[in-house]
Amino acid sequence: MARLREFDVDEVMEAVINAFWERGYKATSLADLMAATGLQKGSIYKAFGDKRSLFLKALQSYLNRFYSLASETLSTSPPEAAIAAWFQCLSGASENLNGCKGCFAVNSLTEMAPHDPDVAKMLDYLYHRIGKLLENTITRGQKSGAFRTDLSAQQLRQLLIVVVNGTLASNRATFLREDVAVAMTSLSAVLRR
Amino acid sequence: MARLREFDVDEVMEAVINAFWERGYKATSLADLMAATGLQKGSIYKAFGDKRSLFLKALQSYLNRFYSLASETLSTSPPEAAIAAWFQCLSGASENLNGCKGCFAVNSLTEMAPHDPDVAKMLDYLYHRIGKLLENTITRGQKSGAFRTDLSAQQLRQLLIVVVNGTLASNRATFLREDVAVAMTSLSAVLRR
DNA sequence: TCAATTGTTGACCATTTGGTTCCTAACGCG
DNA sequence: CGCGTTAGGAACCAAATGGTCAACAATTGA
Repeated sequence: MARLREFDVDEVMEAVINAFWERGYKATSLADLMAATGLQKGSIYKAFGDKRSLFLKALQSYLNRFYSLASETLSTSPPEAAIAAWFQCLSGASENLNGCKGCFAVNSLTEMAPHDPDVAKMLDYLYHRIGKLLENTITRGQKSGAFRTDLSAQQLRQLLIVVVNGTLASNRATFLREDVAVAMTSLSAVLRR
Repeated sequence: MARLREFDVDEVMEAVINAFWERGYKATSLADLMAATGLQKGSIYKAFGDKRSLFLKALQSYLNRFYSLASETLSTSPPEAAIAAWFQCLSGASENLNGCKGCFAVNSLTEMAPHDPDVAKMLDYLYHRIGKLLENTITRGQKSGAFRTDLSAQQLRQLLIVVVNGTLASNRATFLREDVAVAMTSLSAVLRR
């Protein structure tokens, strides 16, 4: 019973995610957001609230997708292939080769988590859930005899979480691309029994 | 033959490093820098140039120290202990437990490297040199029979570089502290022959 | 003691920042 | 067709930003 939106919320959110993803929160100005979305300040504010709210919504949206991808990939069989496939995704082996965006989650972790409790809480929750997925997959691999058992599933999970962050952080630099690629191929040898 | 500085350059540089380290480049304002150093804008400009120059100098100073620590630690014997000791440093096991500063280098990597060629170049050079130290230590360990040889020293180096970045990035979040600590203890098992 | 030189200070500046407001335009229901 | 309601847009705003400058203070050599 009133005027309707002229833009697609999902498309705009996509553009917002990309903007924050590339430059981070502080370095992305309202002007950048306007350019990225094609919207006017007023429209952005009416639809999403202030810059911070918009950022939190964008991050949440990204985290949901990130988790979905992990959940899908890690639940495949066999577990060795599942983990390899997921790390391949993380390393940006497929299409992500465009820029040096790294991972929106890890970028936000380093930029915001120490000073923004809301961001920290969102990421804490994500890592918690990702950790569960990982540990399940590792346990599967241990039961099947594919993975080493001298380290517990929990220990391996904690190690892999660190490797995940390393992969994602390293992806921000072109000069680390090759290291990341090689590291991914070595992972299977490290996990193998 | 003129008025002399009222402050100690090294002390001020230390304060500047800490300021940028904690909040990053963009989020650290001139006002923050003034508060951290106790200096006035004018003095900062006269002594170090503009904000960007100051940042680059601070980062360079940090990188030098970072390399020195790595060089010292990694050259000790035996190689297993050297690597373990270095990763203990990285994990902030000793005194770094104060805030969530992570590592100034990795923080800068994720914040600036993709958009700042100068920062990228500095970090590229650092990682190159650190990589050499690491590979030397790994080679030593392989020759002594302590480290696995199914992966080459180069491959292990590339894997460890990713782990280094993961450790340092994870250190920015309190909720990953335990994961990092455990991952560090698992590393020796992963490297062992 | 004085002059040359350089550090210190705080006022000053233009620009950019995030954010608001107000007016107009579009929509759908009665 | 109004009319209430909501979207869009541009002007507007206060605050913070990085940066400059001129006046003053301190030091040393002549």
